[in-house]
Amino acid sequence: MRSMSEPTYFILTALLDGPLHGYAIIKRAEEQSGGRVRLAVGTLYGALDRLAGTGLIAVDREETVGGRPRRYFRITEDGAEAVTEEAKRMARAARIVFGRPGTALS
Amino acid sequence: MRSMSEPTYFILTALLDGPLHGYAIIKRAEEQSGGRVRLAVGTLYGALDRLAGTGLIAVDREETVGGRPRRYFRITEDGAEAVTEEAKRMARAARIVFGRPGTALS
DNA sequence: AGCGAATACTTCGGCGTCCGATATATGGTT
DNA sequence: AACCATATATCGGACGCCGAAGTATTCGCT
Repeated sequence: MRSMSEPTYFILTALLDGPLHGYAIIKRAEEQSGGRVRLAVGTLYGALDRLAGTGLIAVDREETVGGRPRRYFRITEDGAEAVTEEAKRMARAARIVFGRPGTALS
Repeated sequence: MRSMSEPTYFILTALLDGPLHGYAIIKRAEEQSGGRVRLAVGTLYGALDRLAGTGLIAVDREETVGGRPRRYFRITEDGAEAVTEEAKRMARAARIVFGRPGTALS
């Protein structure tokens, strides 16, 4: 598995506490990142299709609110494993910088 | 600054211990990542130009070995700052999955 | 009642980055 | 002689991100 982009990672972490619909994922990702990550809608809905296609998330249920569809997604076991692996990968990568005396500069 | 891709991040960390030429960066990135990151040449030389263009790295010196040029790159202050910020970003992101700050991670 | 903002999803085109393939060249090993 | 490692350059395809435009409803404020 390749490393995950920031948008992809935050879509998955947003779903760790339970199913959400698309727009709610945007809000949750912004919350969880301290305002840093603002998913563009084009990114979100594209990524949702892709992640559902690869089985990392799945459609939980579909509601109709005010005549319009609202799709709730949940993270799958594969998705939870993938996001955990990604978190480990990032923690390891961060240690390359933090686990050293100084840089070549200075 | 947007989040950095894995190749970009490992190119910068490879240079933290001192200047290296292109091919040596590939080897160093593979070392530092425990064999995970294998930079494709197309990725490397493209990224090198890009990073030099944005000032995160700079050409340290150029040698001629066996009639062919060998360019050594060094990380700049901006680059060192960027890679440190990126490491922090990743550590923070990992904490969303692993919980509290200061958690020991394998 | 009127209006803007927030909610909510879809689709499109452009752009940046990654990456494998290809080319070129030398030196060491089998 | 064949092959692999070293070393750099470039190209085209693919993938993912993102802003924009479109559509539609509900909520709060004036």
